[in-house]
Amino acid sequence: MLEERRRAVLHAIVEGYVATSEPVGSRALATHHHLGVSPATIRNDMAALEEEGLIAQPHTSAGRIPTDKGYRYFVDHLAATALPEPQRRAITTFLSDAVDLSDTVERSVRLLSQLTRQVAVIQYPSLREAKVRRVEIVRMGQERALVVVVSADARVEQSTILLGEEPTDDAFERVAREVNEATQGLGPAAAERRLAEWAARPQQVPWAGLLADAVVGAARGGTVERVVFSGTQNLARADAGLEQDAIGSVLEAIEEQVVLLRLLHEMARDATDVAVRIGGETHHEALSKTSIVAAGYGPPGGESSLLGALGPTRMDYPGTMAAVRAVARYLSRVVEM
Amino acid sequence: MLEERRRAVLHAIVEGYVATSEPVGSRALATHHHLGVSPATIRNDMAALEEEGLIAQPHTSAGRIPTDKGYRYFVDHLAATALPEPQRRAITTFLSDAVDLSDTVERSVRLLSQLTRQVAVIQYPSLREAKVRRVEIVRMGQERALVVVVSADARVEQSTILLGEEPTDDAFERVAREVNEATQGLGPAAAERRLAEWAARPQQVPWAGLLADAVVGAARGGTVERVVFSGTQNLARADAGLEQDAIGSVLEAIEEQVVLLRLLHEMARDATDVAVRIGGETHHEALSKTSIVAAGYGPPGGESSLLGALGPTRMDYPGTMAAVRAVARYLSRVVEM
DNA sequence: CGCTGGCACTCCCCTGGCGTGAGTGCTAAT
DNA sequence: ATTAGCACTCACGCCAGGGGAGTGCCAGCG
Repeated sequence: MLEERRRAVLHAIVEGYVATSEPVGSRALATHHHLGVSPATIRNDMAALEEEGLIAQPHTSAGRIPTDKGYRYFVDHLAATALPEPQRRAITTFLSDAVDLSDTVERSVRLLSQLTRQVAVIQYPSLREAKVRRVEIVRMGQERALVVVVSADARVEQSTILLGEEPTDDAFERVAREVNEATQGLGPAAAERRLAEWAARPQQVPWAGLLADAVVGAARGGTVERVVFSGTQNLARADAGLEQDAIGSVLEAIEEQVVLLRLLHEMARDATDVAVRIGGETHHEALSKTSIVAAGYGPPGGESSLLGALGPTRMDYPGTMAAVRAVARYLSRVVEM
Repeated sequence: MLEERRRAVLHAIVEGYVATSEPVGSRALATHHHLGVSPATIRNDMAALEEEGLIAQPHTSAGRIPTDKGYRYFVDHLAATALPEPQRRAITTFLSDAVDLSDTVERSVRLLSQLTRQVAVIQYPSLREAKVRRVEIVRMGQERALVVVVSADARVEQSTILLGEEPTDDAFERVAREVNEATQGLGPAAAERRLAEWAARPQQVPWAGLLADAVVGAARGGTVERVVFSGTQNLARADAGLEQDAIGSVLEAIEEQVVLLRLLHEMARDATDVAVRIGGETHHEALSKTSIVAAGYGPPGGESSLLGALGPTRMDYPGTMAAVRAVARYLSRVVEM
């Protein structure tokens, strides 16, 4: 009973602070959130909550604001809210006429940033194994070649290899023909075996190994972890409440995709459904004033790509989580073609 | 003589303001920039410059700052400065070990943002006509097909077409074979003729036209105008002197790539060498507090891709222009392989 | 025992007044 | 044409004071 009300108080403080971005006081809570108790009672609860480190006051005579820990408690005790119907519909209508993968991702990231009014980030679907359909090898400059692998599931992977010699046109063409013959229709494992044999032939070109790696790598799903962003301007919105230098370091962290990607991976690993990192939980100085809501997406059971929203700790968690979840679900359905 | 000194005064005001971000007064100019005249004289010149709208004072008892028009005059009367040797060397060393086009562009944009300490933007090289090397057509879902065109100059273009029917596998394969036979080794113009004939054959599949367009379009150079950014965090640097909401609208304008691209194109069109737009000259509300320094790059004579730096009007124009020019030159040399 | 009303206290924030200093425009002298 | 001098303006920093929001605590009440 008592625990119950304290939780309600915390809940109300979070919601109030998120809505107004001002510390919320006991009177405001009592009148507005009809908890049925007087300000004095709430003050007692507040003292207890502060004791536990869930809320804090910026200065002695101000209301309370949630701490990172407070947000954490709030988020953990949140019943999953559904995305409002109109927004739900927006997702399908807006995304359904995407023409291809990159268009889908592009639209999704834009949509997600609009729904959440935060920075949205989506990692391109990490690619599954697929059979090799065709390998093109194109000469580039003196000692380089472009390897293009088209896979049976309609992906195109390209990579560049350094030849280390200047092969004759004939040799070049022979290699291209042989590689195609050796791999056509094979999955990565089989292709790897065949190419290993092929590369080991006597008087083989010295770059056969590199070429084999490139082809097998492409069949395995490529290595690039491309990430796209949208909505960075939301960081600078006045009601985001971020200092100017905080904005700068967040932008920097975002451009440094590696950091963010690792973080997203971590989050997706130890969470089902939607994962949330709040403020200091990101373990990055630059992101200590921001929270991240992330989810994996991909074919059911094999969610291996990531998407998320990033914004100030003072964000609308239920709403953001609902939006992230909804977009992740939609993408999961759509991406498996 | 008089004109001469006034110009020097303007020059000094611009440099002073850019360096300190504070309005610069007559005394500071007299002592620091050894113009050999007294503050009073400088005040007279300042009054004249203000009369002409080249400088302004933020309030009655403050020093002067350049107006957009003042910066414009400054830039127009600038001898092209060379990039300092160390930075010059940085370009070659840093960019020379890029492995392929996208790596080169990626490195370039990052480097440019570091050299200028501004937001750097590079448009992917706009692609030249090339011969068709190979066309792959891959089925995707029921009524879609992925068309991949590998061109002789080592590009890979992909696009998706809507079939509007469900062709049999046989028909599909026949089409793929025929298209390859019809276009192999041909440039866009020839390929277009051959494909037109081919598409007009009796009992041709209904999507032959679309397919032909896709192939010819790819040979023509593709349609995508991809743009990459780096250094957005520079907008939020304290010494950039941009208001928070200005940062927001600039970020928005950047994400809205269309606007920026059109602007860059305009700039490149009516300028040789490096082009500069200052503040209001961008004709965009969101960019009214920022300047853009841009240059075209590409094979000599056919500079058709763009790169540039974007920052607050109070920027180091000579330095930025030198960096943009240098990177553009480097890319022009490198990209034509 | 938990809740409530009352009350004193703290401290932010706004306002207004004041002195200071930087920088100017003007005028008269060189 | 340039310069020295001088009066003037005005942002800025500082300080004090009042108002107000919000708190913590205490005593009383159901």
